Amino acid sequence: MSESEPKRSAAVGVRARARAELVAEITRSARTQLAEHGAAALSLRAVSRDLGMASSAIYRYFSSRDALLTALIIESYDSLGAACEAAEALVDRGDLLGRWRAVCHAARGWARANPHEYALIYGSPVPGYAAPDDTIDPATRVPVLLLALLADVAAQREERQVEPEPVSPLLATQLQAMRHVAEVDVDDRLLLEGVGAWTLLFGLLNFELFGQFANTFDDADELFGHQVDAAGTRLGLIPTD
Amino acid sequence: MSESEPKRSAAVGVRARARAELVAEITRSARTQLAEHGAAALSLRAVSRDLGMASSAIYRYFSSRDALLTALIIESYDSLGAACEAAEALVDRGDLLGRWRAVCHAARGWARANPHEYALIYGSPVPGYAAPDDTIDPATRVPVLLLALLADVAAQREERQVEPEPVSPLLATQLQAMRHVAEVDVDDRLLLEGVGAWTLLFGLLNFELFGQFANTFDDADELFGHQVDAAGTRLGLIPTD
DNA sequence: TGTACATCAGTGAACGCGCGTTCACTGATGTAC
DNA sequence: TGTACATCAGTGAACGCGCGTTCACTGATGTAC
Repeated sequence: MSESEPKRSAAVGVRARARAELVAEITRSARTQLAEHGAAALSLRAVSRDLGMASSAIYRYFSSRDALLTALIIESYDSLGAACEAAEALVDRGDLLGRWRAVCHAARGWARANPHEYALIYGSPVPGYAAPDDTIDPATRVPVLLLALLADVAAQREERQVEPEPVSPLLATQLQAMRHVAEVDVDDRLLLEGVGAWTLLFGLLNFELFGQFANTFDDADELFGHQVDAAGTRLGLIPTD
Repeated sequence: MSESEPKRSAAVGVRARARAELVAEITRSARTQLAEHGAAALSLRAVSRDLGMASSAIYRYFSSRDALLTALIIESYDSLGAACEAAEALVDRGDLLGRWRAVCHAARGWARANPHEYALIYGSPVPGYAAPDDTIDPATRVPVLLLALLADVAAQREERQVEPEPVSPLLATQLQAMRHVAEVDVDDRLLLEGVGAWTLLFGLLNFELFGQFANTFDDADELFGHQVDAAGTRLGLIPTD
């Protein structure tokens, strides 16, 4: 091995590692702040206090409050995405209804465990904050998961040779663009049904977490399960016994 | 007529009228602030500045910032409720699908015209704010409208004598409580379908207003119409020609 | 009808708070010869 | 291996801002006799 290479990487490594660790500590502290008081209350000064450093020191790691917020948004999308992916991966590939249920319940479990993170990514936009492009990819993890599931539904349907009814040209174009996100082959009708199921899922989470179900479905477990299964039936997902 | 009555009512009237007018002016100004910068940025000082009065003067009319926020929340629910009721009232009573569509499109129109008000009532909860009971009634206007529609669907179905499948005991109890809100006679299955439609409607609005449809359904008109009609079909709403 | 008193609206100064961000600085760590 | 310089992390004071809320006050409006 060369002499300069290990030396340089070790040397750089010390600083770089310390840097990475501090970035991680800052986001961890910020995540705690977020979880306890919500996105609006997140402040650089509170984070710096928590870490026992000067408030100005944070600027060595994040150029502004918005940059820190962006990091949190990305982390949240990734955390939700990972939870859904992990749950879905445990289910037999052929059990399409089981996979759909797994995604839905994983999403709900994550949202209930991390309500402020959920609000950060699916609630009202933070005033004065515009999400940069870095957030797009993490945000698509759940939709991509559902699209893959949809592709398997489509494959299953293909055997039955049902021709779907055509949709309007504009809608067809938009759906075409959507297909490209996950590179899947799903007909327009099924894709629309999928968008409906996806929207219903997060509509349910919004209502449950933001209080619309208060006084009626205070324990929303069964309601959630029922609506998820009903959406599954609409998608043509059949129970496997 | 008695002598004291008109005198007193006129006398009280001057102050009372001035008071009512100022309360109205404060909420109007606050609504503008809300519409432009969102709920988090709403401040008593900004409102007082806008009205050209001392910041402390606001306290003659609202005991705190939260009290003002509550007034805005109630106004928003009422505004949305009124918009939906007005649109629905224009449709022929027998045209159930038309009534469903009218409510959905009115809700969307209102939400798009008043995004911050929408976020205030259906978005992330305002941190540190707990909605008092006064907000419950206005919040039920849209659900009540939909429940009434559901009751008409149920009446129509009754002719066909279809017995709905039973649901779980807990869900049945919760649905029973829900029925009492609007005093309607709707079977469990239909009510669940109605909750699904209601959730889907606001899920769609959330996604559209809070940016989840960005880059895919930037013009969400057709998607919205399609999903609304699909939900209508599920509810058994048939087009009238 | 006139007077004494009570109620109310609105003022302006002040309190105490926390925020994001900048800046000149010190001392430690890394780099090049 | 040792030295001179460059880079970087972190400090602490400061700037300027806006906020909700309180308080003693002035002057106007209403009430009771």
